[in-house]
Amino acid sequence: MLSERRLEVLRAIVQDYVGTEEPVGSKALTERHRLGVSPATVRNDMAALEDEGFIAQPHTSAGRIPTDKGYRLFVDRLAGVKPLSAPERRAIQNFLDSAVDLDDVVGRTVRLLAQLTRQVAVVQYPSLTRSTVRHVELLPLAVARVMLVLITDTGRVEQRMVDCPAPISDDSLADLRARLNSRVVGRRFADVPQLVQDLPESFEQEDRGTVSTVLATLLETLVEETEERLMIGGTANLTRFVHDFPLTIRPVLEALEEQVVLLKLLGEQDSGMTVRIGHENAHEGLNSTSVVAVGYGSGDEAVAKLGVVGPTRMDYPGTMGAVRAVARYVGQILAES
Amino acid sequence: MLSERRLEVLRAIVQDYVGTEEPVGSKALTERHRLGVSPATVRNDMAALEDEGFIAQPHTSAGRIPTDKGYRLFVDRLAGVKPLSAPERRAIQNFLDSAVDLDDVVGRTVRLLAQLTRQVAVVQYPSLTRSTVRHVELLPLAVARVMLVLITDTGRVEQRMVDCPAPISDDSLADLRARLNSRVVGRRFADVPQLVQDLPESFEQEDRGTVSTVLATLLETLVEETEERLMIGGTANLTRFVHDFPLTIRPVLEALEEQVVLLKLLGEQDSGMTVRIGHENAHEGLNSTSVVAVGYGSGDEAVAKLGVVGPTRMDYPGTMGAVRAVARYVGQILAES
DNA sequence: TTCTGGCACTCGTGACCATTGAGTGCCAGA
DNA sequence: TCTGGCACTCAATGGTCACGAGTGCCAGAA
Repeated sequence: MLSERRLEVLRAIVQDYVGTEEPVGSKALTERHRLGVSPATVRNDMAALEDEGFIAQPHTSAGRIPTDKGYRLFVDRLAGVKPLSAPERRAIQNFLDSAVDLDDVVGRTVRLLAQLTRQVAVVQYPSLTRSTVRHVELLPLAVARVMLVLITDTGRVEQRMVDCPAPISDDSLADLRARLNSRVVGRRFADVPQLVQDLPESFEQEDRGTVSTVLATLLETLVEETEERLMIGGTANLTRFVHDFPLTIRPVLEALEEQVVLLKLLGEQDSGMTVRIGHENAHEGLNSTSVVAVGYGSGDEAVAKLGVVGPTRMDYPGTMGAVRAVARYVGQILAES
Repeated sequence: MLSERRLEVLRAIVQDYVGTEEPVGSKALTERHRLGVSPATVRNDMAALEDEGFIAQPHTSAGRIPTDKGYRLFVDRLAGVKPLSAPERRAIQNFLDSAVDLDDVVGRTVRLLAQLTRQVAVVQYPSLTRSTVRHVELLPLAVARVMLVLITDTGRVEQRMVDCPAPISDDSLADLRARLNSRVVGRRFADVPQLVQDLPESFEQEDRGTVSTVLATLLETLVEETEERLMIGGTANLTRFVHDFPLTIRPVLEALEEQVVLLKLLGEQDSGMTVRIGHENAHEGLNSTSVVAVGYGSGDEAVAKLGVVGPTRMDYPGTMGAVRAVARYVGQILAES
């Protein structure tokens, strides 16, 4: 088992390494921290920590750096979440409060997170799975062409073209719209299919095909749009580490461009704050990065995730604090609108 | 004046440098190209080209590399636009044809351009300035709250909340919607203001305030949404040059994150194909990059721009060919839908 | 049992230096 | 006007060497 002091040594190593970006040796450690023991003792502790796999040497006769396992221990047992300062909190609130629509909220959140953590920020759009329908609109565009517009309670709007199998009168369409809305408005996406199931039957024979087509498109839209979109920002921050590993920046950028990868990355985690360190990330390109993510939402339920991607050598307490605070404020904003 | 052969030498230098990424010397030039003269002659020509400012040496006793001015001459007088191969063209068409909506078209275009040119791709969303209104929808959300939905002929949908000064009946709202649509559908954005100017007067006194508010919001949306959005992709390609100038990648990434900068970048150029080389770009961060952009649109008129950002040392003929081809196909897709 | 000081050892880093070779400018002659 | 020759420059390469931060180990003190 690791003694209290050895944990203290690990904490000191992580802190120093995060600060200086250089392997840290026993002597430097005793100078910068009040461990109350000599370098030689620290060396023994370091050897033990290395045996356990918490730290490693890049090469003989260099200082130690934390391993993924070391960071994991640090995050789990040694580090707290550093709360933001009052001015920072005020700044966040002000900045987010001036957002005008959903796109703007997400855009501002991304910029905010990137700036606050000086890392790459990823914000998922509020998910539609738990959303409800606010309104469905049907617009006749041409003789057998209808535009379907779906508006959700999170303020999102989705539209689809529908090519009808037969022409439909404006009256019938208005009728369909009215009945459709009376059934689905305020309902959750998941409930919509059975709610509209018997709708075609109540229409004239000639219109049934069209009604079915429209409904099919609606259901399709509900399903498709459940796969969430996201926004990323702050990629320029990656260049801060380019001198460390100019080689690893490429796969990271590539991974960040693959929305699928990012969605999986965020989706894997439960809605509480989670930290994935280095190789804990399934995607190979992100093996030298850590991901700090947390769910956010307008009510009790988390509707989406947001987080940051940075080097494993990051300021975990600060990053976690920023991520948590931003998630909280975004939730508030969404609840208000 | 520059003799024919000297231009030939410049062309050879540009081509070799783009290929090898290394300064090119007189001997290597005569070996790789059939110039029909000796290295010594080429050296004289190079000295002349250097005097004119078309090429430069990174340091004494190294080969020459083209300057911005040299690339400019190359693009203007020496290089054609390299057409894509038939398979490439087919691939483009197939890929773009499977797009399902506007977002998808733009997204696919970005990926396509990035992959084709192996550079950073920027695609502006079709502009609304020349767009026409396809439909305006008004949805009662609460007693004095209306959602305004604007649908354009380019397939874009914009929505806005309107807080009304006074409650309005559903009937009046339907009436407004009908009259509004009968006036503006099919009209250009720019024409809308005068078309709706006298609408409030035709309503009951109690509803006029609300009608005015709704109209004001509509006009606002038309104006606001004229400022275009854009999508970028292929930033991972920047890392291909990281060994050349690890220092310059940062400002480029930063510039790419500033939508305003990019919009200005594309906007500055006329709708034909334009190439901005190095310092010709107004934005400082892009001084070591070149931008190849072209307008695209569904009809005769260009409705937006697309292009790529890459190092000044890029394959101009190939890039220009790819950009032009993609713009053409995107235009077709937009015209169809 | 645990900590400490001392000591020999490792090895990356940076300075210094010589060598190499690609590339240049210039000039005399074809 | 072009060509071959020649001397010169200088970045890059690679080897040697001293330095020093850092380590592991061990004997002795607490």
